[in-house]
Formats: sequence, structure tokens, C-alpha cells
Amino acid sequence: MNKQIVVTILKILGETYPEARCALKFGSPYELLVATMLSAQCTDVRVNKVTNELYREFNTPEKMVSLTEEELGKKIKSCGFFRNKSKHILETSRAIIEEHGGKVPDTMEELIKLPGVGRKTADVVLSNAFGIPAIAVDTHVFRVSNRLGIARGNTPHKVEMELMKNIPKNMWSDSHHYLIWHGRKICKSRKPDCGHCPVAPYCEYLNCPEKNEK
DNA sequence: AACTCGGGGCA
DNA sequence: TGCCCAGAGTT
Repeated sequence: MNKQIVVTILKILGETYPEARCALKFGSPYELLVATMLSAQCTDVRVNKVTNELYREFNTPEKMVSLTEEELGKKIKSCGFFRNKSKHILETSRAIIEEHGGKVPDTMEELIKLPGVGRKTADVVLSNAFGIPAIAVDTHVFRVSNRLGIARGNTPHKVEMELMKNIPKNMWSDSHHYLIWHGRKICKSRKPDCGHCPVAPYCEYLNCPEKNEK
């Protein structure tokens, strides 16, 4: 797709979802890292509810590791996968203390070594906490990009490469959030609400049936 | 590439 | 009740 059209689409989405910058509330890179780890298969609304309470007392790796896995598990259980998540959060907090001087690392290479931190979480932390341009391709970004036709690919990595090629670098981080918001509100996986889609005129899913998602 | 982990919100 | 949700680790 024409790069000009891609930028147009993203600008429209940005105007449609002005609140979409970063839905996870955080006051430090560490808070964002933990919030993002919690957000796996769990909506941002619930994550924010949990972290609002959790961060009152436990908003640094040093304070976090004073909790046992069971104690932390109780506090985060409404985010699901609580055994894995509490274990990973504690292991990651210990690694940050012991191997990174208590600071969240700011490179992809170091971030994905942390237990429970994958490429998506790392991208979110890099772009939102450290201002390093990145596009995390989660299920929403993957689906919406393929449908619209702004980036096609059968793997998240392929879609990421296409997006980075088609979007100006200074729009990468915001675009990630716009695409997620659009995927949740309108371009849903099951029943996309094309009748209310602000970028329907540009959408290949609607206008080019032969290019329909695979 | 497929499978597993998981409670809560909503139809 | 059944389906779905800002993913990552293991096999």
C-alpha cells in the first residue's frame, strides 16, 4: 500500500482515538514493565485496576521482592495466569536488582532475557518508557494491519518489518496504540464493525475482497 | 507450530 | 454457560 495512504490512515485513527497513547498507566519504567507483563491475555482496564492498588506499596523491584509468590499472586489474580505472572515478575525484579543495578534495561537484547518478558512487552517498554521508536505487533496490530492492508505478513515479525517500512519513525510508537485501539473498538476479530469504521474508504478488507485476510 | 496457563467480564 | 482477553514459555 502507498505510504501516503498509510500515514493518512494512522492520522485518522489517531484523531479517532485521542486517548490511545498508552493505556497502561505508569510512573516509571519499572511500573510500565510490570503492567505490561500483567497485560498478557487481559484487558488494560483490569491491569490498571490491579496496579493502582499494587503500586501504592510495591512500585520498585526492591519492594516487590519482599512479597512471596503467593502474596503477589493474590494481588494480581484478577489479571489471570497469576502463578506464572507472579513468578515471572519476582524473578524479573530480582534480575533487575542483581544484574542491572535496580534499573530496567533499555535494550531489546537485555529486556527479552528477563523472565516473562518477550518481544511485545519489550517493544512497549522501549517505546513508551524510554522513547525508543518501536512497533510491538500483538494480536490486534497483526490482524488490523493485515485487514487494512497497511502491512501484510503471515508472521508478526514480517508485519513489524512492513509497518516500520511504511510508517515514519516518529509515528511508530503512537501507531502501535492506534492500531490496538482500533482493533478493540471497531476492527474486532469476530465481528468487525465496518459500518462505523473511520478508515473504511481506505480498507482493503472492505474494498478488495480478493485481498481478504488469509 | 501447537499447547498450556486462568480468572473475570460480558452476551 | 460459553467465549474472549495489550503473551510468553515449553516441547
